[in-house]
Amino acid sequence: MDKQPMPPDVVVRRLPLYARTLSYLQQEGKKSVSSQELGARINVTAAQIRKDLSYFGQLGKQGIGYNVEELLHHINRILGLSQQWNVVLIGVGPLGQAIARYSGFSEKGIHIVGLFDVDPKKIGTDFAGIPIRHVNDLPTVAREHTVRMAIVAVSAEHAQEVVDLLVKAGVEAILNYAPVIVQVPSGVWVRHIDPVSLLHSMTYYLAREAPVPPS
Amino acid sequence: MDKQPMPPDVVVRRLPLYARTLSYLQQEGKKSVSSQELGARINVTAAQIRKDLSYFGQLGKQGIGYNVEELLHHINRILGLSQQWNVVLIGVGPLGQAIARYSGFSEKGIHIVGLFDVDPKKIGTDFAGIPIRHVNDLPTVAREHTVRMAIVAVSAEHAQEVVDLLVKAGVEAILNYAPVIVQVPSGVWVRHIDPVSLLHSMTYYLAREAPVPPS
DNA sequence: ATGTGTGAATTACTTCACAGCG
DNA sequence: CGCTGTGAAGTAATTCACACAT
Repeated sequence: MDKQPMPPDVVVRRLPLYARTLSYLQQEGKKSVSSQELGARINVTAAQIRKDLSYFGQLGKQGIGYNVEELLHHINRILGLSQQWNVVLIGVGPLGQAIARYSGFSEKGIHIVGLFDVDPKKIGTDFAGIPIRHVNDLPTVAREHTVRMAIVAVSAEHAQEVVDLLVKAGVEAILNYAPVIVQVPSGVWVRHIDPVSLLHSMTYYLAREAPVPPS
Repeated sequence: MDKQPMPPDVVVRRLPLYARTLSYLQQEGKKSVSSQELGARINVTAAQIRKDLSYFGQLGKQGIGYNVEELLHHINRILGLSQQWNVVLIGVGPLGQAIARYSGFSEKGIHIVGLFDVDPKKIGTDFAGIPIRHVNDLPTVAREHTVRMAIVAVSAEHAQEVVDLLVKAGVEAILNYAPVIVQVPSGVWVRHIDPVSLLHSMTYYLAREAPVPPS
């Protein structure tokens, strides 16, 4: 059955994980997978996978499982990854540089079209084949390349102002590496990457020899 | 009331965020905060903050709010951040280098005591003042420095084997940057950092002009 | 007044369990 | 049979709403 209700965000957040795992399975030459098998790879129950996928239609075959290639393509289509997404990256410090060089983005529908900074020594040069411009040029570049997403890799102090500029330039989705929760108007999505918090949440358990963790 | 039940993991994962925000408030000279005010900074409801904190005791004062410095120290103590945690970082590529240089870890109880790689050109040299060793030396270093946590910044292909080595060396908590879900025996914690998946989960919404996002 | 702490109510998410298709 | 798709049941997380302390 086609599902009317919007899938909850938890489900949407799991889709990329399914997609990636399917692409690994494909590389391994697997033709089909059961929810069971797929789940085992990523520590998710079979029922959860079936429920999740059922939001988007009847993607599997009873008695057989899911066709790896088909399902992969289907999920990619659902995620909007049949098209390329142009993104800009703000902040070309060590972290920004590592991100700019990382091939994992470009492989999968994400195309970094511009790097931005405020350091005069950097502006005008190229990094990883991408020109570094001044943040003031954001609006122009965003317009020219129809940029709807951005990656923020500036310090905590500058993150909010950078985000404000991005929003003004029409950016609707932001991946923020800075250790602050940034505020955005409704209609704009933000996701945070926060390694320090993740580590700190683990020290909690180490500090008290807590019992068996979940997945 | 002191709470018997273990706080759920969701709550533990929010604590570092509260702590960080409190430390910003402290830098701004704030002496006390209400759950309202704290919540507004990080897009969490006031009720949620009060509930979360109540797992750990009665930390606030009715009619007043929370004392910033006190609460900050209290949360840090809860998280086990009154002590230093020695961690090792595996993988000294561009990402590993960015992580090694990042001061945000060391500022907050996390001390990187060793870098590991397999590239003979790197082994024996220093990076950011930390010696780079061969992964085979992991057990020794882990023992000498009582290392219980690790950061994995190797490729997807090598992540699982590196994790296996870490587990064998006695590491109990792992922050994994590689785009695979790694398997660990029970008793070991893993948290994943996955920027590509986060971006892909946002393209979902951009691709269909979905209505107002949540926080 | 102001703002916490917390049971109760609500909402969200996950798992169960089974009908039904290949 | 094997394995999906899915209502129903069960858990978990969040929010409400109010007694009570300052």
